[in-house]
Order: sequence, then structure tokens, then C-alpha cells
Amino acid sequence: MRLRITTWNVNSIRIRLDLLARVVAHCRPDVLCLQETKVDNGRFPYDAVRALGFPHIHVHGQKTWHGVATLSKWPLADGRALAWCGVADCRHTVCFLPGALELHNLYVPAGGDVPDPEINPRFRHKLEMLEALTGYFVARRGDGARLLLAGDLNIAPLPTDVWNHRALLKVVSHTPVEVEALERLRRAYDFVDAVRARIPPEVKVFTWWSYRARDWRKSNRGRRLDHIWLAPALAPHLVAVEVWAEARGFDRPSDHVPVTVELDLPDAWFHGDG
DNA sequence: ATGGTAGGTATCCTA
Repeated sequence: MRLRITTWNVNSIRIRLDLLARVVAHCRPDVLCLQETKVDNGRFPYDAVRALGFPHIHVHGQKTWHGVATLSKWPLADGRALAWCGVADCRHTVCFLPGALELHNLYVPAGGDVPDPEINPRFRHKLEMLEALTGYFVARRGDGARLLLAGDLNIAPLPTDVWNHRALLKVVSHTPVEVEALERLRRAYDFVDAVRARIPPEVKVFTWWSYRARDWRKSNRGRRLDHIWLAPALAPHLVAVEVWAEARGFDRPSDHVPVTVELDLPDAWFHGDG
């Protein structure tokens, strides 16, 4: 069974429905994880999303900020929201796909401008959420779940995940303290970074370019902030990845571009007790 | 070194 999963920080779903259609046409996802939907559940554009071919929709949104949504051609079951550090922000959902696939859709805090948890509460929140997630996955370590984690993690872990490693060492998203926290989270469940499983670490890969650049393509000051991680049970079934950088060149684009993985899963998983 | 853009129900705050 082939399964394509795309993650995209849409930066307001309501003003980008046309671009969402273009992402769907190009990436051909069976399941689309969105972040920064910026809409409460009552105002979510359900009809437009259904018209794009996604009858199964799990939303967790709030007014103005944050918000995640999982759109699916496959049935979704047991969708629920998770919250960390006592903060009620809408940043994390989990739901199940056929084949006992457990999909986490995640939006990690950006973290503000100053990379010091003592003086910047947003940066402290970012580190605390990563630590809480790490504890959650450590507790589940070795349970063998067919688990995927997709979303805007707001951290570029490798030197080649940013346009200039040395220049960004003190810039939130690429500081050593964040990179180490993200690596602890990855190792908690032995997740495999799908994009880096297919693209060598020597090659620069970006999924985000600031709106503030005069010419994002020319200056190319990007970062790889959006990720899809696979549990050990799924990693052997990865067949392809794509970062669709051209999406940054849309009219009125999101500052993030879609990341897609394709998995070739055993048919037996979808028959009875698989 | 600085400031640059975009979105929201907001005239500043967050990214």
C-alpha cells in the first residue's frame, strides 16, 4: 500500500485555499498535516477542504495563532489533541490511519528572538515543550508503534539545514541548545529524519525562507524547519521524499514549503490483525 | 549593524 504524507505550515489556511489546491495537485498527499492554520474550529473551511478530496478532517485550532489540522483521504480514528507544559496552545494532535499508523502533527513554538531561556519566555517554552515531548516518547520507547511525527519543528538541526551555519549559531532555530534538545527528542524513540535519509547531509535543504528577504530565491537564506520523522517500524518502508521549494514562489506564498514522504507499506498491515 | 514582510479581527503582537 502506497501512502503519501505531506506537511506544510500554511500560515493561515483561510487566505491560502487556492495555494492549498496547488499543493494538493503537485504533492498528491493522501494525508496532509497543516500548521499555523490560524483559525478556530468553528471557522475552519471544512467544505473547501472536502472539495479538495479530503473527507476526513481533524482540526485543533484557536483564534489568531497556531493551530494544526490533519486532512486525509484515508479514514482517521481516535483523533485527539495533546498539550504540554500547562499551556493550552493548539500545537499538537495525534490520530490513527488504517494499518495502525499513528500520526503526530506538531507545531513547535518559534521561540522569539533572544536565545536565552532566562530572559525570553518564548524560548523557554520552546525548550520545555521539546523536553516534555522527549519524556513522552522515552516512556514509549521500544513499543514498536508505526509512528510518524510531522510538522514545523522550528529547528534546523544540521549545518546544511541553514544558509550559513556560523552566522546562525546564535539565531533562534539553529542554536546548539535547541539542536541538542531536538536530537534528544529524535533519539527518544529512535526516529529517522526522512528527508535526511534520502538527501545526503552535505546537501543544503531548506523548507522556509523569510518574508523579509528582498528576493528569497536570489539571497537563498533559507532554513530546514519542517520535518517528517519515522519510527523504526516505518523507516524501512520509505521510498521517496520531496521538498517542493517552488511553492515559495507562489503569489502570496506561505513562508514555508511542503515536505512530502512516500511509504510503501506491507499489504498485510491493512488486512485484519496485520 | 540594521531592518526588512506577512497575517490576524489586531491599530500591536507574533513569526
